[in-house]
Amino acid sequence: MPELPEVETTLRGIAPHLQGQSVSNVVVRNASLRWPIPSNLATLLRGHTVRGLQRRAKYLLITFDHGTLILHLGMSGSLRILAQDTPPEKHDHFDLLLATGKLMRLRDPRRFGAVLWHTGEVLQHPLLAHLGPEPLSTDFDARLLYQATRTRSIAIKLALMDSAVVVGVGNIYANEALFRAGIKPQLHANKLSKARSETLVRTIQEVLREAIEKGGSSLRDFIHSDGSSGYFQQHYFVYGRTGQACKQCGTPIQHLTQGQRSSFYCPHCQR
DNA sequence: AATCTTTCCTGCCGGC
DNA sequence: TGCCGGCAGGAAAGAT
Repeated sequence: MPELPEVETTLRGIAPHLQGQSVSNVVVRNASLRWPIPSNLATLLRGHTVRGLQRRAKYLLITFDHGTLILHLGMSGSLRILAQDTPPEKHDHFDLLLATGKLMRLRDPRRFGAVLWHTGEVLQHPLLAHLGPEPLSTDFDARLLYQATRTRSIAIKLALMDSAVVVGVGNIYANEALFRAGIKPQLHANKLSKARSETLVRTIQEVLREAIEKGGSSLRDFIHSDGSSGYFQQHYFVYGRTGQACKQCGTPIQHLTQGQRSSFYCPHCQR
């Protein structure tokens, strides 16, 4: 799925096309995403102007005078800006048509994404209200990570992927950040020292910043907002490298399953 | 045909 | 007993 860097890249890709523009229509071809797309969106949005766009966790927020459109790309979603005469393909479920003659199209083969409408303060929406801090904000620091893990006996990797602790750290970047911090993914979260909290916050921010700089990685489903292929392999230290030599010490990278997800680590470099 | 992918939700558990 | 936080497991759809 698109991780935070891909969502951030998508935001930067669509924002110039939507900011300040008027919606001429909405087309819903298949409303059954994770939750149903509201059936009255066309009526709600026609003639209204996009006032702003932002990202919170992996949610994209498109704000109008009278409410906010909340989008999530799920595991396989992508947004593209296209001409309005572009024929839709099989998994193109949602179009936001603009007075400029362009449209923003949501493609989501696995339909775990979401298109929702919220009136009032968008950050109070139930999906957003209880999220932890943004990983790249100053709110996310060693003190917070240390505090948040004190009562948690789960593995540190699972804690990093818990959106109540910090948002936007998905499977790839959790694995990579733990490698760079020299911390094994199985470490009980409440055993994380203050010193290691410092290191881990730094490596999380490092891997996310690098990925955003590279234009968002890398998952095979990701497509840039202009429609170009987004799949180019990033340089991973551990993710997907089971059995291959650790790039730091040569020890074979190990695989394990945590919370029904794949973890990868170097048993020599990570303790 | 089992596996992989993310996140929310349900239900269980132990502690108080 | 009831509430709470913490946690495991399940579910959604499609590609491979």
